[in-house]
Amino acid sequence: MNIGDAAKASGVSAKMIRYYESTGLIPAPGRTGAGYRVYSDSDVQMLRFVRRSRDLGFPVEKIADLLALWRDRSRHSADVKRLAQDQIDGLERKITELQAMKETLQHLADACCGDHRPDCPILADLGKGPILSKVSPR
Amino acid sequence: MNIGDAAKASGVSAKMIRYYESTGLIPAPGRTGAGYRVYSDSDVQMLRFVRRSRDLGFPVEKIADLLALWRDRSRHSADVKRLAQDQIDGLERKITELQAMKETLQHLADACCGDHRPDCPILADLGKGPILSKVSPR
DNA sequence: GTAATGCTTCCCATGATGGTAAGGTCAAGG
DNA sequence: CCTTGACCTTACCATCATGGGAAGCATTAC
Repeated sequence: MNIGDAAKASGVSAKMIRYYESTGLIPAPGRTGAGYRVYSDSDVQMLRFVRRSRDLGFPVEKIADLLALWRDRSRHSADVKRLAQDQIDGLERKITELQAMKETLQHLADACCGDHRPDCPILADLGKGPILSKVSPR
Repeated sequence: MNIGDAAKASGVSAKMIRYYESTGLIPAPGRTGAGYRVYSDSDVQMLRFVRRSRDLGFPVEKIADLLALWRDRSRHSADVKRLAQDQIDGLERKITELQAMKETLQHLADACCGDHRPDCPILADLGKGPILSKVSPR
């Protein structure tokens, strides 16, 4: 099957398939005499694996580790679980960070009457801060 | 004050100050005879504004809008509030997305015993798909 | 007067993705 | 047999915000 079909079947764009190949995430497939990449069903399966991993937010670098474990029949599930837990922790950190941003902004927005007048606690907050007359005077 | 001092005082790196200038987000400051950029206290205040906005997750493009409103004494606070609300909505969308990833992954991790054995529902899920239907399901 | 910072510009890299352009290949239909 | 259109190839360029580094001046400290 050609790259276009593999893309449709896996949900990974042809562009990204070539990119993953170029970075070594996935092995280079066979080629036809004319140079067309040829993919097998198991190649497509691997691409789906990559796609699902991306959907769960794994960076490509980690997916290389996941793929290695996937192919290793003597893997320890503990290793997989650790990768997953690291990812969960990373997601949690990001969520907490975004939540803090959102709450700060929500507070400011709640305090802004939002009418035709120029007075705005949002801008007041963003613009506040010591107008440092001297940090390191020259 | 030179760019290094402005960077320290505002929390924006010298590198980023030059970048913001090059993209037109902030105006080009005056220069000394030797070509050094010279910043005033109000320039630093503006940089702090940018920094705070970035900390709240605003993309630089939106910060240009915020800065314009900040400088416009006849602004309508409703316009500021709308920008803030858009940002809140965007953050909320991202949070929801990350939360969904995290929950899916947590579910899979919970089902993984995480020991020395190779059997792993995480990999099983990532690798599943129509192609695998030929393989004997566990 | 010399050494150590600090400033300048310019280029490169990131991560994952999309876009485009120039050219080769293949299959279907007249 | 030839055209047409869909598909493939490689090779760049762009994103978004940020950091790193080099080469060359300027300023400051001692």
